[in-house]
Amino acid sequence: MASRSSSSSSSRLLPPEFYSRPTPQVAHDLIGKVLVRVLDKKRRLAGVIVETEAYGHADDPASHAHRGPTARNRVMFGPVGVAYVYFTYGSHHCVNVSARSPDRAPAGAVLIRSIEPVEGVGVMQNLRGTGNPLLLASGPGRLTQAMGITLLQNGLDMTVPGSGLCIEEAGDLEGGRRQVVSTPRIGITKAADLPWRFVDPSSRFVSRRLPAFAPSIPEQHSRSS
DNA sequence: CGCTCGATATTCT
DNA sequence: GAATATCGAGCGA
Repeated sequence: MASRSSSSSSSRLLPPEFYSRPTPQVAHDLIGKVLVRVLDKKRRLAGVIVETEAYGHADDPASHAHRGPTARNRVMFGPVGVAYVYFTYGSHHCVNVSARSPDRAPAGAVLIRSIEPVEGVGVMQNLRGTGNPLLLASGPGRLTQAMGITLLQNGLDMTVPGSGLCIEEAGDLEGGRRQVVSTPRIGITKAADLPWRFVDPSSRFVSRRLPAFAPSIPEQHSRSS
């Protein structure tokens, strides 16, 4: 088959230019894109990104890069489109992709918090030890476990084919454009007012529901205060 | 349902 | 020693 038709994945690969923009804008635009993990020759896992967060540099006290480069965060200061994986709370991995305007910001990355599983759901269920689709990859720790992402993937270039971890433009299977709303970031205490978390408010696969986009719960019988 | 707590790497005080 | 970009088990209302 010479025609490059349906499943030519590398043609949909997001290029470095996509990540060479202000980090919050990249985080916003990643909603609706497809995170792809290739475990080996045959097992391809994929899901639609429905929740992200932007992390900056010296101007963002919640960011790992706030106090300058360290052994852990050095990817945030390097080329864009590279996987930044870290281990936290003694139990969980989280995956980011480095993103920033290279000539304007010294560091930056987008934390990928939740996906809607699309391909390889059975493998994800095995890796997670649950069959509940809402608990498969909704939340940064769950997502990395579902996709088999560990510190071994730290530093991978996500803009080239064959690295085993990349992000693609959505195809017909993943549906059309997504709504995007912004909210404060989750699990931080500093800079908690910055609206640098981005979600598809119509997705059931976000890691947490917030008042910012909660469905109308009118005070029918609970008129307090 | 909501709250507390353990896991324990990495960084900072 | 304390805090953290988390998750899930345990416990009580």
